[in-house]
Amino acid sequence: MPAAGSISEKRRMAATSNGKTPAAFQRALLRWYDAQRRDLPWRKTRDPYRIWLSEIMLQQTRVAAVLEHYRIFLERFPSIEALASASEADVLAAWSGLGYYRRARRLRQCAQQIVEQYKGSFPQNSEALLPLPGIGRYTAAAIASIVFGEPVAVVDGNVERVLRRLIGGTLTTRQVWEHAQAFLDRSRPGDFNQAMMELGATVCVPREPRCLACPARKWCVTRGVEVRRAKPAVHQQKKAVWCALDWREGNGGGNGKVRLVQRPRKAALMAGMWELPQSSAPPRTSRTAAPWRKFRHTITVTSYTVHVLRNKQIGNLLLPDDRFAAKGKWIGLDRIQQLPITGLTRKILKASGMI
DNA sequence: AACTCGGGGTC
DNA sequence: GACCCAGAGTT
Repeated sequence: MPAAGSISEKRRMAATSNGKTPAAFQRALLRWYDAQRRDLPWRKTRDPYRIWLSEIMLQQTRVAAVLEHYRIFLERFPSIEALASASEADVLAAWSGLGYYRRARRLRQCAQQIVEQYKGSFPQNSEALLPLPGIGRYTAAAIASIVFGEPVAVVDGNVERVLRRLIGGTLTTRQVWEHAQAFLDRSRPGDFNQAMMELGATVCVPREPRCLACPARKWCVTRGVEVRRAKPAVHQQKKAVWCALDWREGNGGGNGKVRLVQRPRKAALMAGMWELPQSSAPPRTSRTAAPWRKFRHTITVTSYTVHVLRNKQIGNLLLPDDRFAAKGKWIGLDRIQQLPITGLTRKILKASGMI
């Protein structure tokens, strides 16, 4: 029997409280959230379309990266019908720069399904949302709680960290979800869920959590020490790539052109998206001439060194990779915003001042 | 529960 | 380079 005040005793009190919901904790958290929450565009609406879009964009993506895309995307596709009837290329173009492009394809598929099967109105509970493309356990619960007030808890990276610190000990993923549901304030589930995520994003941050500013410190067992399981080490690969930045001046009006190639529509990665002609081996010219610029580009576990060659460095040489040769299309710079381009292409075109 | 997917940051 | 981010889908 552990002594009163010991870790395990506190944990039992804080986490289970004899099966009762910890009302004082809920009050403290919601009071903090009401006063401190960030002013984000998707917190000004309960339109399921807008909430859904924000949740998909925010998957594995930081708030700061989403804000601008969210605004532009809604201008371009103001309703679920507009999104459902758009081409995949148009949707990918609006998504360009956010990464994980599969999300954008599933987003469009999901819109089409909701328009066709549900006459354009979202299913109103998490269970019915779950089968839709791109909607998993987290997103189904987020939409259902925020839009429809369903008392179902979410667990994202933030909530998981908050709960592991709050409760201490080692928890399985399943136990984390169970605790999240037990803590949930059933009268304000959407706000409570967002409050937990907000706490993780702004106070209970991964490194150096701001425990003195935390509304949950009274109930927290570890006081900021995260208990986590070791993740399997993924060894990063290094690769080199050569890109052709082949461009022509416009006739005074600034409407220049750049040569782009489209990735195969059935490619495993970034299918159908446009990019600069590239090769995995250096063309002959680059052995004598330095590239115009070098970039580093990391895609999850592969770190690329990107050598960018310009016009005269490219020439008509026989090059090791087909995609590098004089293929592709000349794309007007004013059209690029409407084209699904890869993140690396966007990065290079930006650095060159073309977009 | 453990992988795969394969973008973009920050520290 | 390590680590993280309002995960989803598959095995």
